[in-house]
Amino acid sequence: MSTIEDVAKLAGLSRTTVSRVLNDHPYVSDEKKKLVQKAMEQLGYVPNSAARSLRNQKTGIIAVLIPRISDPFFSQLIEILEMEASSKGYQLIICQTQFSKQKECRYLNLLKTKQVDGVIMTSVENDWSVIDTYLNFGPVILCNENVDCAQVPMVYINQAESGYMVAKYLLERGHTRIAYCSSGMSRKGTQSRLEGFMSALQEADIHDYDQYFFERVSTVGDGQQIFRKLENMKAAPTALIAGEDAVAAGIISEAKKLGWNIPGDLTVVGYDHMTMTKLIDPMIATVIQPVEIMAKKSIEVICEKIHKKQFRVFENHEFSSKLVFRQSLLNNRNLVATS
Amino acid sequence: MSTIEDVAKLAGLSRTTVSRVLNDHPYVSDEKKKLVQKAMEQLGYVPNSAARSLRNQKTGIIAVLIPRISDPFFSQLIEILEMEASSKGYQLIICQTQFSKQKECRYLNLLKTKQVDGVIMTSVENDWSVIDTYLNFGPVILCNENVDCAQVPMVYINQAESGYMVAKYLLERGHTRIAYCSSGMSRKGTQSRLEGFMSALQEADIHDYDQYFFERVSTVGDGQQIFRKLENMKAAPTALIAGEDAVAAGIISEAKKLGWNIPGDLTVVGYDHMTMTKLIDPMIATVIQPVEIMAKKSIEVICEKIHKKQFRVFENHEFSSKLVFRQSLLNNRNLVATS
DNA sequence: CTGAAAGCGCTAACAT
DNA sequence: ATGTTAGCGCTTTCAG
Repeated sequence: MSTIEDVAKLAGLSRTTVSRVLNDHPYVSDEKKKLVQKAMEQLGYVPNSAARSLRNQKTGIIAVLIPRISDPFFSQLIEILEMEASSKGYQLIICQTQFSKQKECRYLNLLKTKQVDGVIMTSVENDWSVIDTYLNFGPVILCNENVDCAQVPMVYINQAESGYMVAKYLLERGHTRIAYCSSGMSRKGTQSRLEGFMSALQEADIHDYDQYFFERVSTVGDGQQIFRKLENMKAAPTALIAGEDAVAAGIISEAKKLGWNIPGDLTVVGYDHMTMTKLIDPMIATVIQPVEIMAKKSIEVICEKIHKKQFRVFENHEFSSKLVFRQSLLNNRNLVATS
Repeated sequence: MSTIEDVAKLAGLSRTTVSRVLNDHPYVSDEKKKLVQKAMEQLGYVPNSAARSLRNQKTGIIAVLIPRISDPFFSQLIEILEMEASSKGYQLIICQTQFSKQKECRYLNLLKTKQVDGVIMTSVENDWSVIDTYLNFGPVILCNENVDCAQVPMVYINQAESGYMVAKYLLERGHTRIAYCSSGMSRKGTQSRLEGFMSALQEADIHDYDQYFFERVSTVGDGQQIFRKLENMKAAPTALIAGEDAVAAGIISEAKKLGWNIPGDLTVVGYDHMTMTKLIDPMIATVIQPVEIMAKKSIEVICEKIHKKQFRVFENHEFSSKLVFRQSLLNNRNLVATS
């Protein structure tokens, strides 16, 4: 491994000049510049990033905290995050918290040890008061998450709006018994979505929907189980909103197995626009989350905060989701399909 | 940010002693040790990792090169890789090559700049001669990939065996017209799998299967298109092997749409054991890849190579996959279902 | 058992 | 326009 010193010697110049060439500083004559470049090439010189990090007090690395990467929603998010970061010259360190407070802290420590320049949290396990202490060491932003008291930038989807929208749509089609499956992750978004949903019901003067509300439902298997419960109800719901497409898929597969007609007997809407929604018969109506936009905004914001060294600014970047009409949402009483 | 110097001062000792405590060296009296620890706590001291990296010539970071992280097979792989790495105190930098030679090189450069201690490649875009030059700078291993001439450790699945096994199984059930969809990624595994498949056919004295062979088929949409072709053949195949579950899903969805009975009219086997295989009616028979084992072995091997500073050892770590019987594989002539 | 000092590779004042 | 020098924070000889 050759160092900047070696290059300087070979070029017959000082380390400073080499460094200047390396960093595109002005005030280097073209002549010397050429000399340096030739020497670098000859030696196959590459700057050592640990030395640079130490000297510049920055690493060019961002940590992304995520519950589990194999969750399709998150892996989609990471894909864009990585591409964006890469295009700005940043690397991404992946940190799976697995819903553990402890692991979350261990990863936040990367900020203290200066192994990363900033942190993007896509979930929050600890109380904010705990996380707040890390803000003294570098910028943290929330992506796809939203904590009321947090003094940091937050990039998220307006879930209240989306819950309201879907509910409204179903109500307008005449549904009054609408089941709702929530993933039950302790996230602000999950809660807001439910609130939006409920406020639409209240506007329609529908109360007492407790029996149609299910919590901690997030897998295909969960969906299947829920359907068993629905089926046995005296007044089964005519529509159902699933917090994740996997749940919708589970509901539908079980419903079909038991001879129900989807959407005739039960209208189903999922969330997240995963590939599977197009594979299942009937194709699942789903709510598209603006993942790409959110990811791009997140990288933009974290980079800005790193640059400006602002660690405690409150900022809201809110985006909207969109309902995709598909077979599972249509019934005799309504519409035409799209996409 | 306090440094080791601050701690030393506060404890009334030298930097050396503090460093010794930090690194669990022997020959530090318990008394001084306590002193140091108290000082560290008092200051909220955390060692700076850039300084450590520079001094120790290692970063504790491993780069994982991957085509696209949102591919479910890869996101599953990364999930385990990250957990394993984390348990050994390593961080993972994610690098999406997006099938680009250029990006692959850019990421391999992390090795030269010493930003990472080692690289795990889950795909290889450049000629090996190109990649070989990076071996002077640190260890590289292949995971889920296998390049003949490469002088590095390779952790992979014996695809020849798996292709042979599936073909054999179908042949034994009386199928003679077996279609084969290959993803067409230029990977050794893809090729070996096909070779395994073909050798089984040859043993059964079946030749001239060109018409049943399809390349560059890897998405749901591709699968749907392929089915259209099959349907129009004078002698349509009675069985089909899809290189990825998504393709199998596409085939099946299209087949059902056109009134075919699966597996009655066409037996379908996918690859990778993705969630979707259980959601589709009929459930898709698929080949389970030992992803977890492969991931664990990969981390184990890369850590060993980092430790021993061996950059050019050839090693084979081969694992086997397993066929999961499901509805899409059974027909009148055969068996009982499992899981 | 403890400390002084050198140096990992780089950049940025500060001269010249 | 170029070079000299100090120092980022840490670990490790080497000396005591």
